Amino acid sequence: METENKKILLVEDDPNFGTVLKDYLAMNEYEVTHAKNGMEGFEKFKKDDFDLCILDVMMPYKDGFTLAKEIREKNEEIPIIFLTAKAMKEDVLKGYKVGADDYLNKPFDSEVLLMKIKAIMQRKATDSVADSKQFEFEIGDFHLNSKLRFLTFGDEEPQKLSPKENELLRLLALHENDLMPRELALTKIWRDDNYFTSRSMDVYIAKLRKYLKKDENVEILNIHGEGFRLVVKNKEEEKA
Amino acid sequence: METENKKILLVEDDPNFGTVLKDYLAMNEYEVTHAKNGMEGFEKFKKDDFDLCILDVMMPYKDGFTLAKEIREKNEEIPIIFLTAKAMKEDVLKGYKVGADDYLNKPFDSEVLLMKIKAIMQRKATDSVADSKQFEFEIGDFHLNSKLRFLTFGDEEPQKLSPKENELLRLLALHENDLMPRELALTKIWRDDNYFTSRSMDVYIAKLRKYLKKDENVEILNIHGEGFRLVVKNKEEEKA
DNA sequence: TTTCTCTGTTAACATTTGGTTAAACCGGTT
DNA sequence: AACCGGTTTAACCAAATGTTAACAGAGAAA
Repeated sequence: METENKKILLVEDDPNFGTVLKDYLAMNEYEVTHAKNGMEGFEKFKKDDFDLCILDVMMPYKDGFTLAKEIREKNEEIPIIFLTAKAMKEDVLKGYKVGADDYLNKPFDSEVLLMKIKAIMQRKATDSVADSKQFEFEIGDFHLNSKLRFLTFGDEEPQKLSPKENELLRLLALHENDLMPRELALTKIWRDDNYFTSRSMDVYIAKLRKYLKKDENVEILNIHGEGFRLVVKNKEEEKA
Repeated sequence: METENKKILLVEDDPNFGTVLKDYLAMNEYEVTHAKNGMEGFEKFKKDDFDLCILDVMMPYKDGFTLAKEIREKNEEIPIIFLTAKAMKEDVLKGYKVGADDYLNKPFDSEVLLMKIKAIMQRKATDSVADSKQFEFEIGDFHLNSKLRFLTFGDEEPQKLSPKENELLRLLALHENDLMPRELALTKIWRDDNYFTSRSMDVYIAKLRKYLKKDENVEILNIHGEGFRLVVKNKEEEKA
């Protein structure tokens, strides 16, 4: 799970070239989404979280530059590489103005593209503060640090959590006192919803219950056929 | 504050081309230092603080790649653009491995170069704001001088660190008590993230642990599948 | 009830990742 | 050529994590 593969949005109208390029990138551990034109490209861009965009310049409906501008409005960080058949200087300049990270003339060597991608990703790896996810939770007397995968009870030694334990507890915490649907955890954590993953999840629920029973006010309830619920009772709301 | 013009180190052996390029850049508000070969380039690099390097690849005495490597040892951040007459794929790849930011084939359009320079400067401007050069750290009873690559424990003789040891410890220190993702170290220090670099990194973690065990309050913990954590326990926060 | 499905738990197992040591490698010197 | 510091690769073991099986128990429905 370390370093989930980087996601690339490839927008290229030539179906042959596009497919070949997609396959090549896929072979190199990138997860590629291929859109056939600018419109489709923008739709897909909005629907997912990409690490890099590769845009053909000349495309029907919406050219690469226009698309790039729209993408930049949504995300001013994401690296963009332009592909173009003609080596027109104006285009290159225009590309850089729109905030291109690099520029390649077709035909180009695929290895070169690969290196460029690597170089760019590396550059971005530095700053990218990443998504402002929520990583810390108070659960009764517990404190969950989801980034370090620690569950701390009072002032005791932190309990280490495995990635799955951690993700699962985090999901439950995000839905504290509410239903956390089975299916949600399965698709988000196990990325698959079937008999076995479901059983596996139950195993993890058991593990979490074991950790959580230190605080009697915290428990994970099952909602038959639906999912689970992380309940936190407040001891006595307040006493005068 | 930032009123001074950006400084560029231009290393190019062709006197005509070099001079023309220098003048052109100068006209565009850059302060250019022109060196005629790799040796001279490195000397000038050491003597001044540049914002960007433009290196010809083919040069007498010391070619652009070798020079780039030396420059990278001194400064892993500074943007480097290579110029080359021949468009050999191997060269391009080599360039990116050495940490090139961009690559231009001669003859090229000077405006394009200008845009590339702008684009790169912009990247760097937004990029490493947080990554402000910090070279000294207190780690428990240790003092790390990352510039001199010394690790000093109390008043003992300083322990010399190799470049990799040093970089790795520095990265850990920058993230003290927090997660330092594997991937970060691999891309920043090893410039590649694969099985072997990863194993290599583990070897270095082992070396660092050996150095650090002089202070029992300092340790490097692993977060399985994520990375490492440099933990510094404070002996007794306070005693009444 | 009976029966079926869903859940809880434990333990065995398989797989992946990390720790450590030693040997190989490499570019630069002696 | 032998050496040297630094780094990488190999090899082996240990620890961490995840999956599956097996079975007991609960819940729902007939």
